Amino acid sequence: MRMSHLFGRTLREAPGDVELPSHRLMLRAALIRPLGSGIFSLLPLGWRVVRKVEQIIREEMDAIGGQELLMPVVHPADLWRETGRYDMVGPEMTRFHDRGERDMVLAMTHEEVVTDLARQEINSYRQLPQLVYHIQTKWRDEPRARGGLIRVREFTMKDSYSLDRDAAGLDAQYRNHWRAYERIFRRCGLRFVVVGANTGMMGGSASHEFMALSPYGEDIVLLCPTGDYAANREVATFRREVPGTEALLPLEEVETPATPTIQALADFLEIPLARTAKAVFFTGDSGRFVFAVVRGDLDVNETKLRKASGELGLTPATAEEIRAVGAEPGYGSPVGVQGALVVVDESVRDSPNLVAGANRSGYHLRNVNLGRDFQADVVADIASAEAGLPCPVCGTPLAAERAIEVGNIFQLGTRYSQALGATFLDAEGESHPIEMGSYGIGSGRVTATIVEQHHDDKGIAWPVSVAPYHVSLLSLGGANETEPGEVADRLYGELTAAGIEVLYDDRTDRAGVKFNYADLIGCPVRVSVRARTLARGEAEIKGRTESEARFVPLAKVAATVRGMLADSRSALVNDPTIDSLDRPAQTM
RNA sequence: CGGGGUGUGGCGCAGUCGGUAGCGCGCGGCGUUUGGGACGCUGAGGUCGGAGGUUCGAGUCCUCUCACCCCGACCA
Repeated sequence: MRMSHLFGRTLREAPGDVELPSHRLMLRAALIRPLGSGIFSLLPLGWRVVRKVEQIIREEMDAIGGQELLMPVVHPADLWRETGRYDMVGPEMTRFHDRGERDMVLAMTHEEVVTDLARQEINSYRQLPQLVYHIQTKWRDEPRARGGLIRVREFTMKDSYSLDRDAAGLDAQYRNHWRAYERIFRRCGLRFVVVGANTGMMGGSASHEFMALSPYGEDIVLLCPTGDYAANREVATFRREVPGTEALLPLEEVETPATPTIQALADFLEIPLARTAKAVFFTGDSGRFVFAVVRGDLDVNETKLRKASGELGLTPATAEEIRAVGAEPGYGSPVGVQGALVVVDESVRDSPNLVAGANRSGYHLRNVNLGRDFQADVVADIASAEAGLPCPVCGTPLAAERAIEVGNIFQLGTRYSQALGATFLDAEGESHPIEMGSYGIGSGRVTATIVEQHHDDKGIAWPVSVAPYHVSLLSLGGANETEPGEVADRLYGELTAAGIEVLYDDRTDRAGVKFNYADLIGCPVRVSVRARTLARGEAEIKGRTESEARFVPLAKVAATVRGMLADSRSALVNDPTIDSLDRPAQTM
């Protein structure tokens, strides 16, 4: 590609209001352009990268037996009503109707459609297992798009769906995807970990996320430094101390002026946070008041609380709502509350004689004990795992890292096949629902994440596997020097003929300008042609991440470039710093 | 949905007390230059996000509104 003809201008300066490195660099390097919030066009350079990412995905999906197909982006609402998700999913799903007033939706995902296909196409156990996938547009009207391609509303996702006779078959396909995803992300040059995850609205049992570590990640993962535990903070657990055995002391009210926070209370009474109970109040989507209690040194994890309370959504309660159940903001405790669902963390059950609120401003109760002084509707793990808490497996203090979710895998089980009647007959002639799994990778997010992990202050440094072009070819020299241009033209033809993808900067700019744009766009290899080295019959070759250039005879340029590309390609798949293959699976 | 911020030429920005809209980069032309974002001359390009209002007069003041960015909530 000659840069003089490239569609899309590279920018010296990015728009002032973008924050993420990948967002800024992808705008500057003419990879993407915004159309609206969370809606982007991919310019030719960006589209080349995304297509390469998608090709890697295709190859690895095909390698585990995947068959590519294509499902529609517009679905009849009735199909979503059959699984109950039409009413479950909120405004992130866009609903509309066609000219015949039929309710329609824009696809956020394709479990419904693939299960509908399965019930039509699959009748017999002889047709199973199956694995189908497509790479297609999704629309999710996110409450807040952010960070360029990291979180968008319209995006392209590879989603695959496994269909099996039984749980063992599903398990095998799940493991296959795990391995395939590891290979995909390695080939894309991503550093990542696999963590146990929340199944959320997908339903089903097991779920894992592939998390690329990045300071700009939206998620937080908890990792044990020994490598024996990794989980999304939404579901992460930690080792609990053994329950205390001290005798229960009598309940006693104590005046504690101006202690509306746990810290103020602990300071006032000169006790550790762990000797207090913290009450947190929510109103559930069902309208029920949810009264959560954790020990004072811990925090409530809303995802866990949603699960424990059975509420789909939780909103912090207002002061009026809190008083309506008999509690007092800042001095609340479950002792004596009415009309609330009381959810108690295991830490409170296992810690006797805690200090809790008296539900009266300025007063607390000493020696509050579950069972004697108040009852729990649910006792569960609702505490948030944080850095420093002990690993649930080995007790080593956990570390917390920010990460970007680049892929996820779900064991759906029969949630969709039962709802839609996708069944098959076994060898005995008995009918069973198909065991299903679903597996997703966002190709645009992967691309942006690669930029997050592969850039420096000058620009992007693409891994060779996904670079828009392998080589930046620069012809340097004045208008009165015709030789560099002629030699570069010839090299362009030679390299291209050798199967090397060349982005040829044939413009008339000065050397500095071309160097800077080459660094910004980030092709793995740079080849420069200029009069002075031409006099020796040489061209200059430099890797994007190398500090020193080398000079090679013109006749050996293609071979040298080819060698450099092959080296970086094998380094990608064999990079020992990318370890996840040996990290044991963490189920929830 | 809550909080904060920004909307002025393609990009980055300035515009004071309300008085005929500017700078840098980029873009076109001519010339000189040519290894880390050159220089001179010359030109094109803006109903100042939109609507309404105040005023003799609004980029500037007031009201409403839209869009985008950031934080939070939310999220597969």
